[in-house]
Amino acid sequence: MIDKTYQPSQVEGRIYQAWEKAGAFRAGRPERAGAKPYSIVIPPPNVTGSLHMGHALNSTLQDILARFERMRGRDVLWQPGTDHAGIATQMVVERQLMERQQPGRRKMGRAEFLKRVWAWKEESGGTIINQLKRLGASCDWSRERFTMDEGLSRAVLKVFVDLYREGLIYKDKRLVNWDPKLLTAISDLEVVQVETRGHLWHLRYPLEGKTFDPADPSTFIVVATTRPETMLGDTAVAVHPDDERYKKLVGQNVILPLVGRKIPIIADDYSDPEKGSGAVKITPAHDFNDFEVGKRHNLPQVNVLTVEAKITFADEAFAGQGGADFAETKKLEGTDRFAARKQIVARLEEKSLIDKIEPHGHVVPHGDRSNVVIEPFLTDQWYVNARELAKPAIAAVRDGKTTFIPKNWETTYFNWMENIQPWCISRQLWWGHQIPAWYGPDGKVFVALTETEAQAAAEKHYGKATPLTRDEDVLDTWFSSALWPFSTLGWPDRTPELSRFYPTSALVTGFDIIFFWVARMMMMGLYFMKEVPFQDVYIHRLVRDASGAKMSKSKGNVVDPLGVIDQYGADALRFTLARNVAPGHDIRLGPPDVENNRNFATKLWNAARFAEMNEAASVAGFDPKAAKETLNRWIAHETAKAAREITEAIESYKFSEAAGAAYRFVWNIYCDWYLELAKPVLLGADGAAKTETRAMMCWARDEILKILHPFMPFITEELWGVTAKRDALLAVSQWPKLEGLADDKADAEIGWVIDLVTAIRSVRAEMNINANIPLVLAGGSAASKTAERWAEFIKRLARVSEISSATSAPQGSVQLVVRGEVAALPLKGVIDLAAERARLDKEMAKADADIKRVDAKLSNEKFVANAKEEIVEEEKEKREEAAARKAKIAEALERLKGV
RNA sequence: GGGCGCGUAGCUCAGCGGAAGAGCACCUCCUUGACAUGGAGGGGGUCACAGGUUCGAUCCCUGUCGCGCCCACCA
Repeated sequence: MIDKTYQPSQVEGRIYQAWEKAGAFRAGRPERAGAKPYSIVIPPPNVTGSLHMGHALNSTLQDILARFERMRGRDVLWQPGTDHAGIATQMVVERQLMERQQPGRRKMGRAEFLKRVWAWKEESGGTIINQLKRLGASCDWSRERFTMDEGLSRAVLKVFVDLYREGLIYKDKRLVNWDPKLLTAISDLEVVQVETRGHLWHLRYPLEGKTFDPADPSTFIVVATTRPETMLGDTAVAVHPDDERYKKLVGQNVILPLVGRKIPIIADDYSDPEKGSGAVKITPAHDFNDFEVGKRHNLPQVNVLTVEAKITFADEAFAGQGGADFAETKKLEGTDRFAARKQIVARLEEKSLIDKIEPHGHVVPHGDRSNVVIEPFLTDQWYVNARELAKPAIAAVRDGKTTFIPKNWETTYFNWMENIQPWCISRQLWWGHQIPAWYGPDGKVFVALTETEAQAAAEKHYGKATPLTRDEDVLDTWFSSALWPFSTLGWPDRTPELSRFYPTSALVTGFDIIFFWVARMMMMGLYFMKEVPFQDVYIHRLVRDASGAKMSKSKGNVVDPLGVIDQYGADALRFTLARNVAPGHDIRLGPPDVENNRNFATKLWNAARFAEMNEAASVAGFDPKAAKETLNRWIAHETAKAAREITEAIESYKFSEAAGAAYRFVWNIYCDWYLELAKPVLLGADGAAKTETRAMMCWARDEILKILHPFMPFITEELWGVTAKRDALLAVSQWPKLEGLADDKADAEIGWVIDLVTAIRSVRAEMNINANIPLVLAGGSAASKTAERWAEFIKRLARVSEISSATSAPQGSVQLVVRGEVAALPLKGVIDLAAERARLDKEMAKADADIKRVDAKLSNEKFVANAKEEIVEEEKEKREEAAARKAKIAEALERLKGV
């Protein structure tokens, strides 16, 4: 017995357990040994995170693909796992320590802190996995991996060591994006540019050998800056070589105010005469462009900031610096950069060294995690030669070995890859993969898989056993994620899984991590596996709230997928996401959408109940091709059509088309027409027809459960189980392969019935007729024969009292033209003749318009000459149809006159 | 500055060379024995604007106006 209502919360858990118990999601099931493999790796969520709508969308789409291909018989691996998320996780644990007023990480030390992080990972690591299960994700959980588990860590070390040995990883001292709050370097991608309204300070730098006079511009040069505090580290002033204003100053020196250092005026193309004053201060240690200028001109790099972005004078450039001015300046030691900015500006102002201050809008780099202003900072870091690794990654996409869907993301990919910069991979954090590099007493570096190997190398190098210290830094989280498609399959070991499931079939991910993740997987996959990591990359966008706003904790508009699942069921959420996903667009998610799809689930449930109440049950071995009843042949035809449509849509990643087609088929074809038309049969006396209809009803229902299963796995599995004794779970049953069911005759006949019923209903509603009314088929004997066959159906669905035929429509009746036949409703006295005439006039006008439009085309010689033959043929048919229709309407109007 | 995309029914969006579509909302009717989380019917759009290509343009091209997003840029 099917329950009266479907209650997702009471079903979903049980169903998921059944899948797991049956091992339905396991890759490499023996019976599929000969099957083609299909694999997807999940974008690993943060291990200590929880499921948000983005995950829900991402996972739903992957699950649709995984379940679809599984049902199509492929050996499916949906590889799950989680990411250690270096900075994010470390920040969470540090915040916890603070909240609990426990000692900070530095105080407790690395080992103890890491113990805490692992404890937190153990505690919360299962959350998101369970949440993915609640969504219905059919991952092979037996293969779950974690980026810091033993195997993956081994892969990370090997990749680092191999790339180092090939010269593709190297250590370099250059400017990095330094986060003064998190006290670590970060990569370019982790920097966000924030529009800021600031100021442009124009500073006067006195020329050497002249007495500074604020009233005499020949005694100084003006430089403009947005960061006055960096002036302490200036080592030159640059002007454009062609700038006539400054040409004669090149080669002279200025005396750096507040410091007293003598610095040269140099000529460099970098200086833009249009910007600021045309002369620019050069601070190689604190600006990326200046760093390059400094290298070209061999300028010293004077650092004036500590790692915490406080002023420091530790740089040797300040060592010999004397003078009262500098003595005063030295008091800034330890002052925060922004406080120092104010003080420096005030002092310059006192000395008339500020030329002017302009308001200035510009973008300022911020750390994406810390949200503080990033400082370009001169440090030793590890880099990956991304330019080199990008080459094959670019070629692979160009050659179509990997395809993006939608295709235009490839442009974005190329743009970035072709301008890729060295990837800074070292982080001054503790949570992550510690870099396998050891240093000798003289700073000599030994990179090796293990400390023992490093020791051995050191001994060889120094000629004796030498103590080494390990590099303290860890690797960027994305370094390990970049290996995900092969590290999860057991690499560097040559596992059977690796050869079977790599390259993976599809990757489904958000556009926001194309650079962070997709590009880097391409680089690493191609380098280490010599093959692309995935064939297709399906890129989706954001899930927004109902009003189109980005969901964010601070705005408080975050819709929790678990809450939606609790309220409406996982299927409703999944179906909503699938129906609304459109390539190139964000999704708006509002409660009405989810409700609508919950209603759809209810509809499906009740359709199944209907069959059960009519004693219909699946018939083993039932062959839809053998059906005799037109109605049944029709629904078989429609089912095959829908299945084909849905199959093709999923194959081409058109999720919303697939879901939409399923929705329309189930609701508007199967429920609205087939079940309604079946009612008279089920209540009738024809035993054979009844038997066949019952069987067909359940056959079609079973096909429906299959085609809906990738989208709505829970309710379909539940109905599958509850409607019949089955050999296997729906999740591992066979996807419909329906051939030989097309039936144009049945299609035409049922189409006529549907049109007739619809036309009658329309008239009834328009004319407000509640009572059952008679129907007269006029003219065509074919029509009356068809009507005779379908009399009961028409009577029931259109609420017709009796059906008769006549040579022409009775006087004063409403006359409908249905596919060229006239159907009359003798309603003399009931209807308003004027209204009926008006209705017919309107129809007539439409027919005339149709004819006119087609005639315009057909009488156009160029159209007939240029248009495709079948188009011209179509137009001619339209012409005929419209003309015939017009004639019938004209007759109808004529008959009306006689009343 | 470079790139990508979007402007179609009140709202959210499909369609993207041959007669304008869906869901929601709205209006009317219906407690008919699967379902009121339902059924039936209906109103509503010069497909942003201006040119062009074409026998034919919502769909292709160019421009304009709006609106997003990504990358680069701390003078």
